[in-house]
Amino acid sequence: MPQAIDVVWFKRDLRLRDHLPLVQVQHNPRPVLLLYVFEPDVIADPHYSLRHWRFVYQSLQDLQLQLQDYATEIVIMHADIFTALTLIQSQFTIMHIYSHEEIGLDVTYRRDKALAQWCNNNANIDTDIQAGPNASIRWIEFPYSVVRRGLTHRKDWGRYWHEVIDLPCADADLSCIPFISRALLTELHAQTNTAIEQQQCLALDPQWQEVDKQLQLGGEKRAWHTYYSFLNKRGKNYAKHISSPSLSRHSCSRLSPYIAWGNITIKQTYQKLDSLALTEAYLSWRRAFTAMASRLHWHCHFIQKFESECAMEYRHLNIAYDAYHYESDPEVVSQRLSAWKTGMTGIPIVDANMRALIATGYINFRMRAMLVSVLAHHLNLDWRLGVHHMASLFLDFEPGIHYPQFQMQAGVTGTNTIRLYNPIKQSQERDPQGVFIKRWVHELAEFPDDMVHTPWLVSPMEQQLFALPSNNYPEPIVDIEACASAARDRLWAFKKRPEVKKDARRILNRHIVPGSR
DNA sequence: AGTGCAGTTGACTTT
DNA sequence: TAAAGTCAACTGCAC
Repeated sequence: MPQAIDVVWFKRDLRLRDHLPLVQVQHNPRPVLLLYVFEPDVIADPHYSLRHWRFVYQSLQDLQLQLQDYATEIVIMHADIFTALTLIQSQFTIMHIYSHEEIGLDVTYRRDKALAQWCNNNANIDTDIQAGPNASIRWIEFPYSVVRRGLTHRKDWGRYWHEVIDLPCADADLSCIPFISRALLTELHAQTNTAIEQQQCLALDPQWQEVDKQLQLGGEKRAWHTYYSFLNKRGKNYAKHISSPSLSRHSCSRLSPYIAWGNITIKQTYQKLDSLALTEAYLSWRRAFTAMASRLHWHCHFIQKFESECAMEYRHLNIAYDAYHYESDPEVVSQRLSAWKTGMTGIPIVDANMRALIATGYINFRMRAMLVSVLAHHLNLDWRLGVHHMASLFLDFEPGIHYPQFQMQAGVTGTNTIRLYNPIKQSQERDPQGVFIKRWVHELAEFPDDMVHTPWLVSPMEQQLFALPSNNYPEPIVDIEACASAARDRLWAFKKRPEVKKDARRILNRHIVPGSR
């Protein structure tokens, strides 16, 4: 008779501390199998790219290393979840599956619904006295951070946040978990060999050896290392450098990919900040700490918004914007979109940021907002044409932050003010010496500092005088000022429509925390 | 020393 | 986590 086991299913919670499912299986009556599944449907989703799965792979390596101390390891499969569970069922009898709720994309939401159904249909014939002869697999999910499933309003949400964030972290004593031993997993491994091989390919692909050098590496250990380097040194000028495209790379926490993939939690980072805030050593860090804490707070606010309104993956949060008129000439759309995606718009700060994002998976918040602003406003393209591109580039892609932010910056919520960034002004203010532009737009590397913001204004005389190299850097694909002006008129006029205001009232009632604005 | 004036700063409004 | 415009108060300076 197959041995009865329970499964802890890892998804975007790739850590061993502050992990509710792991606390659940302390002193578990049955052996515990740890599982991660690379799911083809999720991998194929246009929001994701190889860099994400590389990060996951690295995170899993970190967990395997830690689990050596407990003589077990995570079972890693490359299959849809049903195939994976069926394979496990061929050797064991699964009684419970424990996991975190995933505030995710449609692709994982559909998977979750199908899995719930599957669990109900897969009655365990083999007896477990307590569960009874017809027990189905029970799938038990634990809440993600401070986010609440099925919330329809935000009354008391602010208080709830503070209550939950101050609760002790869910740190299991791993030595109290009856992990399945490696020996028992051998047979299972034999059957999943092909999966492992596919894993290896992912890991060893030579193109990624090169790319990895510019991307942050995944793993719980890396997460804490990154946080400590922020707290020990890098974060001193957090508030001051946060908007600079170059300095933010050093002075910001850089925890975002670790938080997104669950190597570290908001609660862990917030509590650490809290415990240090009043200590002698950090007296001069008050501004940095306040700014950081406020961002950790906003994190859950946005994810909660997405949880309560997940249709925003496909449509405007404010339904009235379905009638908004974007550029519709297919030639123009395709030309503009391709220039934006590849960092060839001819606007240096825009191209520098897109190229940096492609190469490193990271740019700071303000520059992300600016890229969306240029896409949606100056280029007048439907935000949905760019939303997958940026998701696939952000190493820290988090659905619950990406969509609310993207729509807000695209100005289609009707509740926020219209943020129409002037890329030239941003360039001059945030990258005054052109350090960032020269780093990423090599065509302008030899230009005098003050000319890199608007290279098209350099006259032939100056070009000759300064012996500037002739190069292939494009002229701006649009007239920036004229497009901004047109966008301003278009956006403000549309926002005044009664149907926009009507849906804006609905959105405010549903998503705004009383007293937060 | 007080006045006129160009230029700056900051609060506030509009888009 | 916007930008531009408006306006009043202020500043520095020449006369």
